Amino acid sequence: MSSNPAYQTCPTRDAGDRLRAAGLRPTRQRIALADLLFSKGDRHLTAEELHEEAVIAKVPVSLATVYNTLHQFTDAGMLRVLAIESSKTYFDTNVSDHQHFFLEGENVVMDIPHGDMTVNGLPKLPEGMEIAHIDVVVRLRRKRI
Amino acid sequence: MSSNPAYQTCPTRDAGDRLRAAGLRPTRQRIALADLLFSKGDRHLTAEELHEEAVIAKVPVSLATVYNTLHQFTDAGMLRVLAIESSKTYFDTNVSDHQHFFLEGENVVMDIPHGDMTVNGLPKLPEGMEIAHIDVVVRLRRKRI
DNA sequence: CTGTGTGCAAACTCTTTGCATAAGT
DNA sequence: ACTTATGCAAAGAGTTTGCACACAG
Repeated sequence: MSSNPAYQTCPTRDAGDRLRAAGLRPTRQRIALADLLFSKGDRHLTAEELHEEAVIAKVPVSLATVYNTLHQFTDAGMLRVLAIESSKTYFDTNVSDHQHFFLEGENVVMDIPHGDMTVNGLPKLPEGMEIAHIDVVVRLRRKRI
Repeated sequence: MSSNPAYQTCPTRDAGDRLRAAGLRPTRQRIALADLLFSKGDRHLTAEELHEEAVIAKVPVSLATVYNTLHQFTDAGMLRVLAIESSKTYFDTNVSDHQHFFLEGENVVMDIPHGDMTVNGLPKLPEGMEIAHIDVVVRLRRKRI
């Protein structure tokens, strides 16, 4: 398993093929969760939130399976875990390089539009290490008037 | 309470004065924890780690008090909470603007040396919001040879 | 059939809370 | 004295795990 980018080569592919391409057996639950995750543009969800959506969509799936599935999708490169300090783990359906706004207090995550944000002046890395990912979180707070 | 930067005006001030300046009553536990935190340069610690150090230093303090104290110090602007995805909360003794390396797998946090890293191309913020802080976490992984 | 995936409930980790006791000023 | 802080143990939230049952190929 691990990052198989094939799922990205055909955006119109259905959830079953997408899963097979990632080496995951397309079960009812995985297909339903994939549909919820990938048919609405880029999203940031917690396991709890996705489970809630599944319940509303009348998809019978347990919270434990949602956790399992999210991690399987993450291992397959279909999701990314966000580096946001909070008691909850956010999974991002947009695995490309991009950054986030985080609204303090409200625990809301938003994509930063366009890829025109850059990080400059990176120092040399510790010996034997390479960059896995650079996370930029712009924490916003409500302006007090 | 809340951010009182007075504690920074005199780096040689002892922990008691530092606490008073922040509006915190200088108790045994707070003084001991402040000593552990601020007498060794910039650090990133979890509550568990600081508690462990206190135990080793023969400072009798409960984990609950360590948590309380860390949050009090944070409210007073003496510490900063790091935006690193992980089950643990990291508290940073360096409250100035600076960024971090995070060593995946090892859960180690390191300061990025010098302030020569910058973020460019920030888009306009959502209505009524202002930037509280920009966190950049450069996630590193061991280079596979 | 045979191997995987799922559901459930219990376990686990980190963190917070309530309340009686102790300590600071 | 009066107020605030601490310790303990229990509660809480989010997440993971173990194992019997169900499903996909």
